[in-house]
Amino acid sequence: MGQAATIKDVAQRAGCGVATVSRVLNSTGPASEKMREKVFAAVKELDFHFSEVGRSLQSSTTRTIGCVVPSIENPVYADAVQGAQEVFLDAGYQMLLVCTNYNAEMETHAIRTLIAKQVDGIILTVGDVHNSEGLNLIRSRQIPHSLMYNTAPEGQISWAVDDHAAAAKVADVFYENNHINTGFLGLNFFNSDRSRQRFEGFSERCAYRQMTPPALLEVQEDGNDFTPHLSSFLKQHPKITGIFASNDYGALAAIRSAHQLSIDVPHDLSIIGFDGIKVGQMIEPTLATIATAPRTLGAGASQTILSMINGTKPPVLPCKDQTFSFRAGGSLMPLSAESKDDEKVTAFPPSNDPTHKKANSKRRDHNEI
Amino acid sequence: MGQAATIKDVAQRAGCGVATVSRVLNSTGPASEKMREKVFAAVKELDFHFSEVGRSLQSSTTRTIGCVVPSIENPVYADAVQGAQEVFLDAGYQMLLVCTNYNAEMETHAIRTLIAKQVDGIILTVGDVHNSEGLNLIRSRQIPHSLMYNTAPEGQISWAVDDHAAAAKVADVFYENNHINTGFLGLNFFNSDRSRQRFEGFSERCAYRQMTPPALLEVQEDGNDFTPHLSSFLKQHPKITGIFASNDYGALAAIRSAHQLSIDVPHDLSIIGFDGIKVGQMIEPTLATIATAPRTLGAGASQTILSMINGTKPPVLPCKDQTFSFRAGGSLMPLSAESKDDEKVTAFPPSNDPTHKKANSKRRDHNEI
DNA sequence: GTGATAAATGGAAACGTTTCCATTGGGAGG
DNA sequence: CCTCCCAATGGAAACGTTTCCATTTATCAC
Repeated sequence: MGQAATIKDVAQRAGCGVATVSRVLNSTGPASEKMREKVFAAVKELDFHFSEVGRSLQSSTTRTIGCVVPSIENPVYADAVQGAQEVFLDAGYQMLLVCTNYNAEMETHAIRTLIAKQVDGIILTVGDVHNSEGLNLIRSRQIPHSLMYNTAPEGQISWAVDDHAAAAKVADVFYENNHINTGFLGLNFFNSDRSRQRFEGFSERCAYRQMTPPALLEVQEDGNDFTPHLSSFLKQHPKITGIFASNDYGALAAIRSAHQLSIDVPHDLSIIGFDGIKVGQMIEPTLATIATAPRTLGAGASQTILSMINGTKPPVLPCKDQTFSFRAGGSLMPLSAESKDDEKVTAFPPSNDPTHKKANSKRRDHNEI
Repeated sequence: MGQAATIKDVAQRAGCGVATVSRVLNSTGPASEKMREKVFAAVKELDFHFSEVGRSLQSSTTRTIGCVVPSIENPVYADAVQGAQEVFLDAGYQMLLVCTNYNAEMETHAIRTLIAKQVDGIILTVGDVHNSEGLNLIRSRQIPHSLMYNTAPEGQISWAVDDHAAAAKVADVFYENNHINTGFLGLNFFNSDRSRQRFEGFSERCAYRQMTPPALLEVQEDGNDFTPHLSSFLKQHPKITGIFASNDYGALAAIRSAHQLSIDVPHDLSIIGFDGIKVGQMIEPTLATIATAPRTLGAGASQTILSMINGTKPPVLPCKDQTFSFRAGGSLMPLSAESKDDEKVTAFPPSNDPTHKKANSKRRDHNEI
């Protein structure tokens, strides 16, 4: 059995025209019972299945959706992608996945190809939402699409976390826990507008709180071990007691690097992450972080696209301030209040590991590093 | 600008036939310089791009690869998928991703659709390699494909970890560290032949070592908190000092559940995982595990497929015994030797966290749980 | 100038569908 | 028995390409 059977083969075998076969198989238009039986018999004998390519050409619809994200090695995107995928699969769509590795060129090229393949919609996270060639292409062709994780400019739809507000919340938390000298760990800082938004929101609130302006440590995702960077960073800014990492992976890496530098988290250094990935709660100390709902975002973006395709009522975007929440964790420890005692959020390790009862040890001595 | 321009529009605008346009744009066949210029001008003016659908129909090639995995929420698959995706992208292919959630029905349906879409190849991890309807379809149609993570039956290509041998290695490690009473934590036990293989390999080596046969604890992935299960399991098997989790996620979950039950890892209970996900090394204690190379597997499977498509020499599969390695970690602690002192692998936490110097505390008292 | 040869070009078929439209056939009503 | 109508059916166009093949045009040697 060489090539797969086509509708013509079925027609021949059933002794009818291709039009009839099409009608029978798609239940569109009339057909005698006799014919129906013969067609179904032929289909079974030949193990016929429609060619989606032929169908697509004729219907100019592919039942395929494009999905462009920076990387699924980051569980946040992985979860979002999987959430999206499930919704699409339920609706009879499959998903073309492209990971851009935070590379703008790949992003553009991938989107171009997706358009050429005539995907019925695209869900994407771009590097810079204000300067994305691919996004412009999509918009100019009016292809149903939804952003994911990018803060939407006016008039654009995006299922995103309010990075700015969330980052501000982190500043608040640091402030309430008496961390005045902070650092910001920016991963892929120049290739991710999320990272920059978070820095901005954090900085602004720090200023508002009259905290020291946060020191910025930029790191490329690929360089795996950034222990030396952290070391020199802390030497350069010896007063820092809290670090806000632009994502949980960075936070975990920071914790590990701190360990390697004999800096204890949280006793010597508090760390807050962003994203709320699962493992953050599985480790000890648990990771204080901004919790987000990747699956929800992915699924929401998908439903938005489906509604555009079908012309149905689109799902409502969640309120900006409900796109995230601060999750307390053991990686953040309140500093003894030098001046005021405040009664606000106390971020205490929700763990019962006895080793953590011995809190408040001596502070890190920066000259020893 | 309603519909996208077609090659006909270009031909008309350039004042030539479609054949000429095709020849010019694909640099196949002769064309006068004058014509070439006119065609390129028309292309630019109309912003023409080939329709891949039309091309696919004519060439019966789609430059698309199918990828079927259980879930990318598990970083192992996420990494493998991303590794595969990069190779394919470099070669000019895009990837249709389907996550089956360990569901055989979805698996079959997804594969059927992929075939209908005429993907040029498929890379997949199936639930049960000996009983996969989808895999049979692929094989009978002779579609270029490669398994991933499934131990290959005779004559089939698979980029996989030698689960059996790796699990045996874990048994060895337990034995060498004087853990004689062990348990096996099986995730998705009935939907994953990997999980079963690992149990088998582990059990056999335990028997060979004359250790107590491992007790089996099956857990479904979806049930997030399995603390109660672990609790009753340990009550039922009070002598267990070591648990082998069928994947790292399970191992991390077990560590957390242990914490919640006031069982200290590794002092009261040693845990070894499987997969070697990144975060395993970021946490404290670090996770003892079987390290694997997901990206390598994914990339390898992709290259195998590409070589099938292009008829080039396929990459050589790694030796069975080089598909994994045991990675020591703090979650495994040697038990004081009751009888013999052996000089073999000592799995000691490669961390310098001072809290871990106080090793060898009292053992867990099972009656208190 | 003529014929031969090669280069350039366009028409049309083919890929696998769906769907419009025309044709066929049968049954009912006169 | 003749019409009329409707159900059933098939032919063919269309979707956007590539490619075979035939035709036109230009070039060159004689």
